[in-house]
Amino acid sequence: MPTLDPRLSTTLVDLNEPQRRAVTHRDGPLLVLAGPGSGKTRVITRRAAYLVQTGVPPHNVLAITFTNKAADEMRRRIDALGVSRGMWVHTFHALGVRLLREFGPLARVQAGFSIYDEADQLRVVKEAMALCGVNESLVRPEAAQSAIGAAKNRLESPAEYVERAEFFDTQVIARVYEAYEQLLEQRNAVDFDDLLMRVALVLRAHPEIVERLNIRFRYVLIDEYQDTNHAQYVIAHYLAQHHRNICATGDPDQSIYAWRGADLNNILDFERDYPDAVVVRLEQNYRSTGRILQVASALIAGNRRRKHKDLWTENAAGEPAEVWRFSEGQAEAEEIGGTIVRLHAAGRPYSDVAVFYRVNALSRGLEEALRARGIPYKIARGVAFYNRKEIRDTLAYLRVSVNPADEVALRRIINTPPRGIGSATVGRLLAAAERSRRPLLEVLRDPIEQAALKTAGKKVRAFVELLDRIQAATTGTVAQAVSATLTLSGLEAALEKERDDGGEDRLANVRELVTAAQRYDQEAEAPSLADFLNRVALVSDQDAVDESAGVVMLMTLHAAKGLEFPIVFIVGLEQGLLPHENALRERGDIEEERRLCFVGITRARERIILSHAAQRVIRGVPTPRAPSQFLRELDPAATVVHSFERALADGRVLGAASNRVRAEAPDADGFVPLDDHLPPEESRRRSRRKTRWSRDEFADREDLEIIAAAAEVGAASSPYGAWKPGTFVRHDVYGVGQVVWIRPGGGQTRAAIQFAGCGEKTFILELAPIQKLERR
DNA sequence: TGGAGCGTAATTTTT
DNA sequence: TTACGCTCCA
Repeated sequence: MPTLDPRLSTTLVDLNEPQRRAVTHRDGPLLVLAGPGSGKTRVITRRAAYLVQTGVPPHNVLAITFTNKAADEMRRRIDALGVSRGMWVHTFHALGVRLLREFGPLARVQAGFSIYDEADQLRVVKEAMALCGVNESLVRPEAAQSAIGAAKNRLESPAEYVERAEFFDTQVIARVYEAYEQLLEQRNAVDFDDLLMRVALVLRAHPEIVERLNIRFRYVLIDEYQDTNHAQYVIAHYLAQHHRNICATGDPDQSIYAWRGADLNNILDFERDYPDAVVVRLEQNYRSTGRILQVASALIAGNRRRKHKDLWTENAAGEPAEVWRFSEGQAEAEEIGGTIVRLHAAGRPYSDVAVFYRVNALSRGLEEALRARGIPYKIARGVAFYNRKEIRDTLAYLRVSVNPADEVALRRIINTPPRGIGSATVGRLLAAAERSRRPLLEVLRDPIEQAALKTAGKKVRAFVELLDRIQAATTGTVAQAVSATLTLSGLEAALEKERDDGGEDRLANVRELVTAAQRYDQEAEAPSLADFLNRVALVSDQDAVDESAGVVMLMTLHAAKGLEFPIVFIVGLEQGLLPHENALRERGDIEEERRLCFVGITRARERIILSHAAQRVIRGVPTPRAPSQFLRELDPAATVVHSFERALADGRVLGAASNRVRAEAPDADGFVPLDDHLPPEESRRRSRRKTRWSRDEFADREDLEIIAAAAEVGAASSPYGAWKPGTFVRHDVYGVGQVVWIRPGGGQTRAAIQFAGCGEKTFILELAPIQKLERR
C-alpha cells in the first residue's frame, strides 16, 4: 500500500459525488458521460493527478485529446497539480507522429518524413489522377481525396478498397488511391489520416509492440471519445488491450465530427466493448443558467441516437433564451455590433462575448459590423497563418532540407522566388525523372540532365547548389535555420521588394515565423527542425482560440466546442445553414446539426441569442432564408422572440410574419405581402414589439412555416419549375445530358446532370451555361 | 519564361 | 465574392 500523498486532499476537494467516483476509480474500464459544463476537464486532470498521487508513475499514464490546445491545457492543469513530469499528453495525431518516429520502418516511413496537409494532399491526388489517366472532369480531385481519406479512416488499403468498389467511379478512385499511396511512399510523406491508420495497422500486426506499449502506458485516458473514428478506436483498443485501464470521457450529444469519420457508436457501444465498464454520468451543470440548459435540453431531446442524461443546475434560472429575427442578414450583424457596444459601455469586457456561425463565410458581415464600430475581435483561424503563401514557401524550403524526397515541397520552391526555371523546364525534368525512375531532386543534380537543358540547366545547377547551402545552414537552432533559409533562398529579398513597391507587408509574416521558431526552440524538450515542421503541420483552427485575448471572439460552431462565454450569439439559424444544406440532403445527418446547435447554446453562461434573417446576401446574391427548424424545437417556456424586421420602401415587411393574422398568397417574387394595409410607420412600430412566446401561441404560430413556405415558393417560382429528373438539357461545354436530380434551395437551383461522355456533374443552374432542350 | 487578363466553378464543418 | 486555372502576349 503506497503512502498517501499529502496533496491527495487537494485533488479530491470540491468534487461532487459522481465526479469523485470518476476520479477515484482505479482499475478497469471507465466511461464518463459528461454533459456540457459538468466539469469534465476537471475530472480528467484530477484523475491523472490522483493516479500519480496514489502510486502510479507519471510515465505510465497516457492522456489523449483531439486538439493541441486541449493537450496544452491539460498539461498545464496537471502541472499545476504538480504531477505532470513524464506523463504523455498528446493529440491522437501527435501521438501518431511520436509512435511513427519510433517504429516508422514497420509503417513504411523513414526518419524525417513529411506530413502533408490537405493542400499538399490534393496536389498528390491530382498527380495520381494524371498518372492513372483519370480526367478531372470525370472524378473531382476533391471527391477522390475525401474518398481516400474515408478509406483510410476505415483502415482500408487500396487492395481492400478495390474489393468493395462496385461502381465505375469507385473503381477509378481505387486506382487513384493506389497511385497516391505510391507517390507518398516515394516522397517519404504521410497525410493526416496516415498518422492514425499506419499506427493502427502496426498495432494490429505486431503484438510485441502492443505489449511494449501496454507496459509503458498502464493507464490510458481518452477525451472527447465521441469524436473518435474507426482508426482511433482501434488504436485505443490496442493501447488498453492488456490492462484494460481505459478511461473514456465524452458526450454523445456533442459529437460533431461524423463527417470526418467520427463514429458515434464508439461511445454508444463502449459498454458492449467493455462489459465490465463502470459508467459515471456527470449531469450537474456548473456553467449555464437554468433557462439556457432548459432550452438546450429540449432541443437535443429531438435526437434518437444518444444516451439520455438529465442535465440540471443549481445556478439561477436567468433570462430566457432570445430569438432575434431580422429581415436582412446585414441588419443582424449591425444589431449584434450595436449590442456589443452597449454591453461594453455598461462595463462588460469584450471577451465576455462570442459569436458563432455554421460556416466561415458568415464571418465577413460580422467583421465589417464590428470593425465599423471599433470593436476589437479575433477570428479563431489558426491555420490561416500557416496557409499564407509566403509561410508555405518558407516551410517548403525547410521541408526539402529535412526530407529531400518531398517533391510537393520541391516543386513549390523550384521557381519561388522566380529564378528562370519555368513550367517547360520543370515538365522536362519531371519527364526525365519518370523515365529513369529517379527522384526529382536526383535528376536536378544530374550534370547530364543539366547539360541537356542548355541555358536553363545552369539555373537548375544554381538551384541545387542553393539547396545544399540551405541544408548546410540548418544545423543550428530552428530559428537560425528559418532565418538563414529566408536569406539564402532570396525569399526575404523578394518580399522586401514587394513591400517597398507598395505591396502587402508579407515580410512581417515570415519574420513572425522566425519568432514562432524561437519560441519553439525555448519550449520544446528536444528541439529539431523535423519536429518543428511536424508540429507546424498539426496546427489547427481550434488551437488559435484565445479566450484571454480581451476581445470578442468569432468562430464556427465546431471551433466553439469546449469553450464557454458569458454571452453567446449564434447567427444564421436558417434552414440550409443550420441545419446545413448538405445535412438536409438524402444521406445527411440532421441529428449532427442538432448537436452542433446544442453545443453552441451550451457554451453560454448567462445569455444566449439565436438569430436569423429572412433574407441574406450569399455570394453577392440576395437570397430568401427560412428560419431553422431548430428554433421550433427550443423550449418555448424559456424563449423570447424579438423582431427587428423593418418595412421595405414599398411597404412590404420581409420576414415580419409575426404580425400576420392569416396567411395570404405569396406574390410573384415569392415574398408574402404583409401588413400592406398599414402605413409603413405603423408596420415598423408593430414589428419592433417584443413578443413572448407562450406555449399555445407557439403551437399554432404559423409564422415560421409561412416564411419557410415563402422561401420555397421563391425557389419554385424560379424558371426551373419545369425541370424534372429525366429532362434533357444542353450544356455549352459538356453537351447534351439528362437531369438526375434537381433541388431548389437558398435562392439557387442545384441539379445533377448525367452527360453522355463525361459522367454526372452538379451545377448551380442560375450560373451554369445550360438550357433545357425543348421537344419539337 | 512569366505576368496579365479572362472565364469558370465553388462554398461545411477540420485533426 | 473569391480563387483558381487556363490562354495569350510581351
